[in-house]
Amino acid sequence: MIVRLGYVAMSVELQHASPSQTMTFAQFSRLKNREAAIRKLERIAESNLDNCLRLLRHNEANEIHFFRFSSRLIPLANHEELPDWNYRGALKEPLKRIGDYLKEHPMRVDFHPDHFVVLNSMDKDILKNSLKTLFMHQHLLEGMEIDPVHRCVLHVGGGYDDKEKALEQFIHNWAYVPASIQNMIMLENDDTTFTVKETLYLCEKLGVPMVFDYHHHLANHEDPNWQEDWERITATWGHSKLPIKMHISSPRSEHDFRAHADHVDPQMFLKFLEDIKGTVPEIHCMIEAKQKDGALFQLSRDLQASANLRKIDQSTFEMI
DNA sequence: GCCAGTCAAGTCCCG
DNA sequence: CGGGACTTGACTGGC
Repeated sequence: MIVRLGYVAMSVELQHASPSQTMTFAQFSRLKNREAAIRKLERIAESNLDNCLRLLRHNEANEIHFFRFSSRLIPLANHEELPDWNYRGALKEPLKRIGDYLKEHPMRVDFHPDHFVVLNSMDKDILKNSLKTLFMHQHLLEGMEIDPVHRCVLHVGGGYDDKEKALEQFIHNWAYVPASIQNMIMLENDDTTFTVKETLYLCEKLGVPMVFDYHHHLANHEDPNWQEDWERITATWGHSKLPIKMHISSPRSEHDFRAHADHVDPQMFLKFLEDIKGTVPEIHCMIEAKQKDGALFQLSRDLQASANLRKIDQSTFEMI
């Protein structure tokens, strides 16, 4: 089984390479010259994209072939006061530079729009803004000339005091989501509201791949046993060109269980790999840890050491 | 040059 | 129903 590790958005090793520099709307409004303010936004966005490319080079140099882009690459991209800002045109070149690099150095990349994207809202404006944010993600992928299918991980959304109703509202709203956006989406179980089983219900019904978050499952489940649902989870990837992916992280502490720890507990991860051994030929694991790529490097070292220590046949997994 | 406070968003909790 | 916590990284302002 091939196990590929990835990390999120920024590096603890590569200095001064933030892909998430920003300008708030309050700052933007304070600038008297609107044209100049927009140019400043474009400079920030271009710097974010260039830093993104530096991160991809850093990944390549370190044999990391799985990466989540920041969702804050373009500040105020979908702000309602800036409908006239053609950021796609202005950022065409830096986006293409990323696309060109990825053609030379293939690497799985995707997005995880933040939790303000809520597709099961009953509020039309919230749904509209959510779609606007997803369109921005689609435009970024297109600008990078990346096939946009299965590139955005989302949570199901709000529970609204009635989870069954909230799940049905998701299905209702799904009909208003353009097919191009639908195709981008993967759904993930979350740590407070929608469990693996509930997320699977939607994924199976709507033909959406499910991203299993092991840590969220530990924090939020009706049944702690995830193994019985594993086959259903892998099946949601049956029609995808991409291998199954999941999220992996460790609790910061017993007291602060839902928060991400600096690193990933290698024993937990090793046990997980043993549990799924033989069920899939390849799995991509996104490490969500405070130490970002630092946690990836450490986990990779720990796994190699443990594998030797515990005399696990190296052919059972191979780090790519 | 550091530390505390602020900024964005939507949901959820509390009173 | 209104205000604050939650979350995240970046940025601002005070010293």
